[in-house]
Amino acid sequence: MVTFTPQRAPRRDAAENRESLLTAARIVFNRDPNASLETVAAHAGLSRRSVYGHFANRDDLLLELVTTGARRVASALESVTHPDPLTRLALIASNLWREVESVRVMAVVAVRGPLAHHTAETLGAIRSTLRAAISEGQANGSMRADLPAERLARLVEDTALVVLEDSTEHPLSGQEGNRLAMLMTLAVVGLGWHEAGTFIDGKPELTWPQSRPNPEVGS
Amino acid sequence: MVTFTPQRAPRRDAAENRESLLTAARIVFNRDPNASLETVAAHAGLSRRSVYGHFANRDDLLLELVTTGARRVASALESVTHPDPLTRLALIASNLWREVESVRVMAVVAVRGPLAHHTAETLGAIRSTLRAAISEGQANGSMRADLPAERLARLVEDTALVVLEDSTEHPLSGQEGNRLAMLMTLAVVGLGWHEAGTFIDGKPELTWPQSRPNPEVGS
DNA sequence: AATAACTTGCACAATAACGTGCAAGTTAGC
DNA sequence: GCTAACTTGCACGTTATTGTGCAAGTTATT
Repeated sequence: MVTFTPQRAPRRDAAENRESLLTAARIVFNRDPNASLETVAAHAGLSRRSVYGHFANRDDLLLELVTTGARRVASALESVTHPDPLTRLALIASNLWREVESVRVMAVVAVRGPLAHHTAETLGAIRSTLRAAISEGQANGSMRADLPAERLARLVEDTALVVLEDSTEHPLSGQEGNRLAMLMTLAVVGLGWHEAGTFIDGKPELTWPQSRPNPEVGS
Repeated sequence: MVTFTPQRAPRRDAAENRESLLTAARIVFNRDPNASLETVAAHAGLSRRSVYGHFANRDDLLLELVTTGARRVASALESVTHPDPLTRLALIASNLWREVESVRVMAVVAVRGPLAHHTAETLGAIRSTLRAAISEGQANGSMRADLPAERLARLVEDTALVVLEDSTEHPLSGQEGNRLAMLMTLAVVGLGWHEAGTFIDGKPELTWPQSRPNPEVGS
């Protein structure tokens, strides 16, 4: 923690090291939420001691990880506002796919003590969006009606995580992953695989790359 | 650990306490695989010290938990031998449902060090059965062909776990859980929800209660 | 080149969990 | 009711991890 208002500009490499630590933490804690700071530091090519030069303590590091992740996910989802609930659901899945890392970290860490509250808030927001889309889909007959919306929403949520998890151990290209995320979501929600495939292919919004209102070159 | 060949018959309450510990461990470790023996013992109404009267050490307890679980699951699955791969898959899901606890414990603990090897064996057996059924299903056109069998098998596997997990926090009756397990499996494998529903309802083997060749009274 | 910013290694205290020995208690079985 | 089987509490040593202080080094910036 560099407090006391530096008399000179902070060094650039320090910021890089901070990023290295966050990246390392993301990777390491994803495998084992109880991993030691020693492990994280080593993975970042730094000493355990220097972790405390950037973060007050373990929880502080975790908190930053989850907070920035939450922000990413939140901003990725607030753009989803399609009128058709089925398309909306697919878009949610698709957008989540791009934030895999953030989502995974939050999911893994969500159980732990002090962070649980903090995480629940962001996760809660996603959950509401999802619940709404599902209820609407059940109402208009585009989604399965043999399960209560509550349970279906949870199943969709967990299934999405399954896809994300699986993709880290058995990598997929961006496009493949994006499609798989949508396919699985639609499957859980009641569509047969042919149906789901043609549904996606029929909607330009669900095509890759999508959700880029301003396709700037070089970005 | 009662070694040294007792000169008198071992006491019955000791065996009960041993069971209590195993039950407690199953519940506690399911929530948190890193929970302390103190926690487990307390949950069993015993002292931490007495754990060591029944198990050599923490890993020994874990091992017993996983081993008996594995045996249960294995024996539950070796009876599944239906010719139609889709039905076979549904039967696997159905049978697993009855062994939720065992499956969950294995899944949760599977990651840990010394047990990983041991668990992998049993889990591997299930995995083969599953893989075979899926390849066969893809070949005869009853299952989705837009994903490689490998990945589909993993997705089916993980989705089954999702159902089991969800059912512990939001309970289901035996019949409901059984049906949901099958429905989700069929969904992942490519069936639409109507299709899956009528498929199950059309097969007497998939009806509840099923897989009880000798429905003895009182068992 | 000067110097503040940063990293490192080491020592240290604190905590939590494991596993064990032992003495003193309870309790089931004979 | 005797006695062995079992449980318990406590003390102890061990290990892993966290968080801190400080002195000595390195390095980016000016």
